[in-house]
Amino acid sequence: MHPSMPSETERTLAIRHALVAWFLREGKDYPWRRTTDPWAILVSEIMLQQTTIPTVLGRYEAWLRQYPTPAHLAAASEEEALRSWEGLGYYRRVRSLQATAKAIAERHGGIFPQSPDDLRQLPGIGDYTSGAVLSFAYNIAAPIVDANVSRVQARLDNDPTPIDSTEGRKRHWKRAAELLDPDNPRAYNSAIMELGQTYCTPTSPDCLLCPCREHCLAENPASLPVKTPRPETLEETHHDILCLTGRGILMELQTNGRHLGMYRLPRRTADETRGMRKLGTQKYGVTRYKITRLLYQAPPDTEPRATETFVSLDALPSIPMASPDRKIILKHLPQGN
DNA sequence: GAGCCGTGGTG
DNA sequence: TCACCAAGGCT
Repeated sequence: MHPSMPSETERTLAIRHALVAWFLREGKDYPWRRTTDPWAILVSEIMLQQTTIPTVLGRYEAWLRQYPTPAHLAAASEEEALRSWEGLGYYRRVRSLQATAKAIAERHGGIFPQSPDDLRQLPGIGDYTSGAVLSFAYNIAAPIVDANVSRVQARLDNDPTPIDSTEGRKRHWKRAAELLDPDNPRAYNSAIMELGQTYCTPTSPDCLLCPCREHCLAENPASLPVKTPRPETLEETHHDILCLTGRGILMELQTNGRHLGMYRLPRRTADETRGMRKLGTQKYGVTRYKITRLLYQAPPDTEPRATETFVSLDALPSIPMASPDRKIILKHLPQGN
């Protein structure tokens, strides 16, 4: 081998060292980095799934005060748990988290699992979250791959394999395991993710300041990672009613699938809202849907349908519903109750 | 294995 | 304004 050309092993060690040294010097201070309590770590990881750090920072500590141990969440009603998650989205996360809390309380005797197999058995904990809990809580040498890790690795190695393909996932988990610092998995995993949030960002990487710039093979960093295109967004229009009476506000309690146990404004066909006064328009996005909601004032003598019920204004703050519903209701309630 | 799930910030 | 993106997991 040419003496000036580092071997692949040397390069791997150099990247590892550069990341850890940088992180120990400049790593940010987050609440979940001040604890090794596996429950506190798990909660942060579930909240951070597909959710930005600022959003989680605004909710994490208060939520943890409400549910400081798995037993606390296990003892809560599902309605209360859903309500506590409102605004964070992906509500299946909190259902799974509560199921996990119950499993820990009941099957593990309240002792937090410490093996990959036990963790992966728990609902809502996949390969990423399992590795995160093992490394951040216990400092166990478990690799993690998230959007940051795959982006950073794709650039470091100038790897054009689509990161969301089967082949790409396989490569990135293998690479993450190679790069992981066995002597300090906690710092290493934190480091590579933080690099992805600070310098090695999706659209405009700041390569001049990057601690790995000497080791990076990316020819055109901003063009990586390659990923398969997103599905096309679809537009929908909903016709919902606001029916406010002395008995409260009419709400539909959803009885199916993902939204089971959550409330929403009653929905009608365009035809059924004909003649009602239009109160306003709301636009919001839900995953791949772009929704336009037209809100109508329904007469007080509106007959509740099977899954519809009047909710008193006193009870309104404690029932779970999606953010857009909460917002538009508050906007149209007398003096924003 | 592709499609699905919520929301808020950002360029 | 709007498309894109985020510490993924489940079916």
